[in-house]
Amino acid sequence: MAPTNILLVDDQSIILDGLEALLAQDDDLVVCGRAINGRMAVEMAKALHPHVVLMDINMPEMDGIEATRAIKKHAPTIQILVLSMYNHPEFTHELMAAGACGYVLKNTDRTELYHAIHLAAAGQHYLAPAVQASLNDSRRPLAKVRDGYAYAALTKREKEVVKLIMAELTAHQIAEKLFLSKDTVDTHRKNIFSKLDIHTTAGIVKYAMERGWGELN
Amino acid sequence: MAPTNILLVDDQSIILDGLEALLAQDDDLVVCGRAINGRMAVEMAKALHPHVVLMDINMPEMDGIEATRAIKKHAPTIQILVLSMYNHPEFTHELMAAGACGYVLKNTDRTELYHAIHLAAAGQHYLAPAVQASLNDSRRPLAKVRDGYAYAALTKREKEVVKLIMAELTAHQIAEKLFLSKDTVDTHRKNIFSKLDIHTTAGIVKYAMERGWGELN
DNA sequence: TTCAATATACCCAGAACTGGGTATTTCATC
DNA sequence: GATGAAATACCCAGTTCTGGGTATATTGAA
Repeated sequence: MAPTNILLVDDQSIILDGLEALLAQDDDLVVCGRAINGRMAVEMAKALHPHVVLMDINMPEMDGIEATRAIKKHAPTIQILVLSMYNHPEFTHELMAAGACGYVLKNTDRTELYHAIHLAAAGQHYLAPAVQASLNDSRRPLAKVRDGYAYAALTKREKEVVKLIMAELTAHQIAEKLFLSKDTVDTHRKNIFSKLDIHTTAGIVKYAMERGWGELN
Repeated sequence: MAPTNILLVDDQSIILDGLEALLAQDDDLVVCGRAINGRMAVEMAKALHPHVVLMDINMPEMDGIEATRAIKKHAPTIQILVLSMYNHPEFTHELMAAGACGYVLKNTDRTELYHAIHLAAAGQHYLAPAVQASLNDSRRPLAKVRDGYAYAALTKREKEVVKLIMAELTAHQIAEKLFLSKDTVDTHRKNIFSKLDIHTTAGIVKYAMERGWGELN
């Protein structure tokens, strides 16, 4: 049988090195490319057409959720398996809607990863047991689905505001920085709350940090 | 020459698997143990007496900084090399004060990691170039040094408050949960601000997320 | 060329946070 | 037993956030 070509996506290159060494131990798997952010992942997926993309969520420069959407839009046959440290029902929900075929946690062992990759290559779905469990536990409606995918799609402007909130600026300071009225910044903040179904600054920062918006972007 | 025994510490076991596969490619290095949080790292360091501990910072159940302090206290000859995704001068400063012998970033390549481990085994110090650079760039006084080590040592109660702030509770709700007066919670919050030299909720949440306090603890 | 989404801006009011103090009790340690 | 850190609690005042509205101009896509 022909080996499975895999594109690795993670912003930490030592992780890429580790995964590559790990996957090299399975003869059916070949790493055909590595990307260090979402934007690069989309480009490389188009160019290389791998069978499977092993995708991290937490990345600057376009996170894994956006990248999944973009890749699936241009090449629906590429299977995307998500490898993330966070087990949040919102992530799972949003990623499945974006077209990912599986979700594995980083605190899993190697055998489960091999298993999930092989299923992905065969076009089958796989959710880690813990992921499945928290999905079932979440009683509350998770998302206000719009179009094909779930809520979280913040607009460009809203993301800018999020980043400045994380930089510890007040609404007034953000307004000055973006040449806006303080009221407009407040409106953006309220829309962010509403979209993400959170109600405090702490929630916004957690949301952003979990998606890797902590550094640049 | 006898091989170097290494204890790997990271809360994500797929990372441990990857690092182990990576280090196996260097004949001089032997992974003698794996720990998935700070507490376990301290115990295993005492039991195994590795030459080098390769330590992540971001972990629940005692973060890497505290674990470094604890290991160095009980076994000063064990060399501790930190492998972190964040390049913050405060981390570097605090870790060096805690007795770590080096600091490598996760977005480095494998050769630098090998190099740093060998230096660590020889008892020499190593800072990644980027780490060194941001250390130099930081003009502001970084830490209010007390005792041997830098500022950040929050007390037990203060950490509890931080976690509840991250859970999106208000001061009032935190007070109820901990059976305290709202004023006491405010006092704790002010002391946290002062110790960490930050001034907003966003800053607290970022601080905590970067140390891996996001999940349990 | 519509139509919906985005971005902009304003009003109001109550809740919560932020920063400046002071003070007492408890507890471990020297 | 003295000392200092930790934890508790209070005062005050100003700022900021949070939640409830409404409204208009711009933009991009169907």
